[in-house]
Amino acid sequence: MFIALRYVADGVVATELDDEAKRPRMSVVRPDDLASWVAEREAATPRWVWDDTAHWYPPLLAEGARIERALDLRLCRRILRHATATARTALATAPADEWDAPAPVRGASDALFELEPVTAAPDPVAELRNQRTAIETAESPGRLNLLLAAESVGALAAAEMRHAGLPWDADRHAAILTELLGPRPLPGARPAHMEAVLAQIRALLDDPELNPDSPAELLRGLQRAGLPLTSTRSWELKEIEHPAIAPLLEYKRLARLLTANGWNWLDQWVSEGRFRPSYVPGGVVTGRWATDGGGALQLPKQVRGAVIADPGWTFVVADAAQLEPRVLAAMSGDAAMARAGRATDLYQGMVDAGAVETRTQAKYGMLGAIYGGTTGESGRMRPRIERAFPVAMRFVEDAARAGEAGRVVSTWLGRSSPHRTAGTYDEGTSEADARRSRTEAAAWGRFTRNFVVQGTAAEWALCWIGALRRRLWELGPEGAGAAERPHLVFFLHDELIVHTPVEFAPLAAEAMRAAAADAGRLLFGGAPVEFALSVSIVENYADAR
DNA sequence: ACCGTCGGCGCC
DNA sequence: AAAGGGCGCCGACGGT
Repeated sequence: MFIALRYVADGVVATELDDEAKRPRMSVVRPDDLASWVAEREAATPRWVWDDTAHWYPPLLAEGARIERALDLRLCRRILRHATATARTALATAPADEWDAPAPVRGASDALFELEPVTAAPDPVAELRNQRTAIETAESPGRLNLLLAAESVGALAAAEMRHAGLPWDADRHAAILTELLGPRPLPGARPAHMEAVLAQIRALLDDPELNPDSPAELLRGLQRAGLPLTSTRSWELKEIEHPAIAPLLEYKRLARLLTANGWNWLDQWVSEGRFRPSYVPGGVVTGRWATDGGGALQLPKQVRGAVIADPGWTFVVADAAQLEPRVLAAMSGDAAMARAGRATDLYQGMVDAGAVETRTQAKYGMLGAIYGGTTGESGRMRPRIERAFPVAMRFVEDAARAGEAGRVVSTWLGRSSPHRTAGTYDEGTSEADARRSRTEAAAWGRFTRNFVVQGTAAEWALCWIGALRRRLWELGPEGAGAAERPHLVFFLHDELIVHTPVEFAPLAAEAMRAAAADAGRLLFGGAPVEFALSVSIVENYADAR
């Protein structure tokens, strides 16, 4: 059963539909009654259908209405519009309409429903039917349906995680800052430890006015001191022997902490003991999530010590070990690679299989194969990786060749890559332009090579989240509200954090592993690939792993 | 004062 | 011959 929600002038129209999206039964619900109405209908676990989870779900959560299944029509539309599998359908070939536009900004998302739209909201029932028609005529409707369900459940989880918040000890964070940077300075001033390091740098470079915050000026200052540099990137600095380099690298480290996760960040993003980032499901072309403020997906290790569980609670932190190589093994059907992954550590498994000598070689070689790297260690390992895992390597090579030729590639479940925008250079004009044209094609090939793996890994992660949130909900305690149950609080591409009452931690850890196995089965059926997790139960995120 | 781009670096 | 994928965010900078 589906229930589609849509705003009208004086309420919400809820349309119940059967599994074929037929036999509509409409009712009008007052916005104030919506949460209790949804909670009551949720007993039948319908699939709620709406235009934008980030708009509909937070107010429901605020009222204590948790739902199990949804379809986010806007997210689904974006996938179906670009998917090769639905390219010839009416949905994909029609001119752009309001469903293709970004979701309108509609007031503070955590506020209760405000009466809506000046213009009528688009009809979700019509869009649902259009989408279903497109999927039915696609080559592999099962996979697309799974993708749309996974994308939508991700949006539910994103809203739930923002609602719950990541426990964050602001005092502990401030203490970390004070220890590394010195006391909080006045606005615009440098913290004491940065000033001290800067004084050293200026003295060692004999440049008393040097402003290291300006890359251009810093580069000139370093060159004036005779250092052979073309940029001020830290990896380039590390290649050079000079007494000013060590303090300069330290300055950059501190400056980064200050600007990205310093006191201003703390003021802006942490309140009442919670960090509430705003996730953007599907925000990355590959299907990974993005964030929209708060930088949750770049949370540096330096400040993870501030992530402390509530009293009587703890964290279960799980990280999918070598997710992308495992996904590649499964989607390419490379049995040798799957065997290497049977060891908990896939890279160690590669060593044990005799493909390479050391774990480091395995890691760099594998990542190079997925990213298209050819230099350094990954380039040196390439022939061995190709010999050991020819099936997997042919798979990513095919994706690269497709991209170079301007073709679209797709993930396992059918999310397709964007079309390559016309090359800047015309290979017919000159030798130099021809070379630049080949460089551009090669760069796009690296993108498509990575797209199929990163995108499929993102699909696995969505399935993992979906399976986990269902399993966690079933853990109980019976009849408890969402705030008393084990629940997801953080997601980082291949890592999840559950905040749980201490007594549920072992069960939550087991649910993590079971959900990872669910995700593998959902995507790849009986493929002999194991998705190993490293799981730790810790009160402080910094202690994970 | 505001806006878009760039250099640099954090995460995966 | 050479070739590392995806992001977000900050301050600086150069333009209007």
